[in-house]
Amino acid sequence: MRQSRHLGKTLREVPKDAQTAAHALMVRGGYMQQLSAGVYNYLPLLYRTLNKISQIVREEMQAAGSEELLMPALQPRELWEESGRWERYTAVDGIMFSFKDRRGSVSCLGPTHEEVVTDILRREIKSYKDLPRNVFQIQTKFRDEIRPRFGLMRAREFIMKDAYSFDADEAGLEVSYEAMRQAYHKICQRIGFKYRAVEADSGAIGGTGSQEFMVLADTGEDTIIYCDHCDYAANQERAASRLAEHAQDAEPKPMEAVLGEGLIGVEPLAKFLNIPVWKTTKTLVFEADDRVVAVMVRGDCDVNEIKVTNHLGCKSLKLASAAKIKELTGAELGYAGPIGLPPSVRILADNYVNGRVNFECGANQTNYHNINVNFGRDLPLPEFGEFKIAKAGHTCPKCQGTLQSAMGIEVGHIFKLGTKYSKAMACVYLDAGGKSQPVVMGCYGIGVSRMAAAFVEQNHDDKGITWSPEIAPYQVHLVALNLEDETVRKQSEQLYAQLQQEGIDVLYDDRPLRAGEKFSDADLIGLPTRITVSKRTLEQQKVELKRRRDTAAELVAIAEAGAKVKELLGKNFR
RNA sequence: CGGAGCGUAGCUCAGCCUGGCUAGAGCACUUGGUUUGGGACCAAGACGUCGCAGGUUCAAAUCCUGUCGCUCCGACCA
Repeated sequence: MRQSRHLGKTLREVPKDAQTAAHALMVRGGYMQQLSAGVYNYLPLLYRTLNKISQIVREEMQAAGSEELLMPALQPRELWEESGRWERYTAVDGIMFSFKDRRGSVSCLGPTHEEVVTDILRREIKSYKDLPRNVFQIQTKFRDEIRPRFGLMRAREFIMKDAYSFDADEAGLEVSYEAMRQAYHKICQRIGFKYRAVEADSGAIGGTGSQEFMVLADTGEDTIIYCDHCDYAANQERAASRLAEHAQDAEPKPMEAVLGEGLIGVEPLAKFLNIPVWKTTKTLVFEADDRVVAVMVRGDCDVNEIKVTNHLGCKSLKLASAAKIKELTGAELGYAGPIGLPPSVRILADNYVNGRVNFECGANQTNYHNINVNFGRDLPLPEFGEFKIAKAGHTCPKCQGTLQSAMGIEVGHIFKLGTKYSKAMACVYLDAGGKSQPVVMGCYGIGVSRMAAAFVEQNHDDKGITWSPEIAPYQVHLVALNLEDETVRKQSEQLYAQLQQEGIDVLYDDRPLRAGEKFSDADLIGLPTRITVSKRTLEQQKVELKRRRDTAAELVAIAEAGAKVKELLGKNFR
């Protein structure tokens, strides 16, 4: 492509609404423009990259036995009611766009396609002989994000690849899931991500097991917990951990309520009471759907709301308001405890709350804290479970290693759905014994547009983007200087044609600008290699070849330029 | 959902508090000239319903009300 005809000018100024490096660079480089909050125009450069990512995804999905199709973005309400997700997606979480058409029927713009694909397959599948099936699509999805941010990272309209597998039984699902998992690793590797696959919570989609593919970046919105010793890695939402055990008092002491005025927070409280922080207890009061739940964790821990939500099986979970807490406990915020709560309040406690002798907890009376509390004597045993947030420094749940944390961008997510949708929507088949069985499903998503943003986040320097050849919009930036010189122009044009003939994607900067501007634009756009043609290089019958990620350049003969480029792109580029 | 901020040229912003005459700067753009391997210089020029609507006033970019749009912060404290 000739840059003189290229749509997508570079900007010198950083757009004011760009919060991350990737967002700023993609806007400055002429890759995208914002149309409205969380909605973007994908300009030619970005569209090329999106297509390259899509193509890699497509190839690996097909190699893994998945078949491509395309489903509608516009979906009828009825299907979502059938699966039971309509209310949650529209009213409870409100993340789905929905509207009434002129005939009065209600439609939505799909954030995902489990319902539609299940509907397709239930018409298709009659017998175990019709299984397994695996289909995917690359399509625009919609999410009514309350707060879109970071450009393509959290947009309201975005491009996604989603695949769905259909098997006769769990064993079949395992095979399908594993094939997809391998395909996802290949995709991440081909694109050139520094990433990590982690155990994940399956959230609103539902199901029994899932993994996320996380691109490591400080601007990521997810926290990853991983072991420094074994291969354990999980999203913090899901991660388990073990805590160091402490020596306990030999004898229980009498419980007493201690006046500790204005002591909010466990650190000052522990100091005031002269006890270690691990002896304190945080009791958080939540409203779970229409019930009230108190959750206890050790003072040096925090509550993992996802774990609590999953344990309760509730639709929504939120911290109770100060007023509600006062009504329930009789105390101001900060003094809630498990003793003396109304019987309607269900009490959960993290496993590590147990096993302590003479611990502290709130007294349900403003400014008072109970000390020397002991289960069994002062209160009945609550419902125990894993309810704390795993953090760096905790012990690995699988080995003796220490957990670490890192920030990540979720670019892929694979789920074992099981029979949640097939049962709800009667997607069934007859097995060999003539018995009706629900199909066992899996679903597998990749954020294509988010991958582009994540890649830039992970691959840039102070001058611009540093694409890998796999997904760069073009492979070579052919920069012609001194275009007023007839020889330079002629040679550049020839080289442009020659490179294209050799099958290389070329962006040809044929604009009559000064060298500085052209080099700066080239660095900003960030194509993996740059060829400079100028009077100076042509004096030696050569052109200059440089990799974007290197500082050094070399002079190569014009005829060999294409071969040299291929050589550079081909090996150890990263 | 709660809190905050912004909206003036294509972009980044000044002007607003303390109302006043043709509304400004830098970058980008057009023309001419000089320059020409890391965002040059000189000269001349084009570009605005000051988000929108209403109000106050002799007078509104500026004050008030409403509205739309965009952005940020918080969603974690017992």
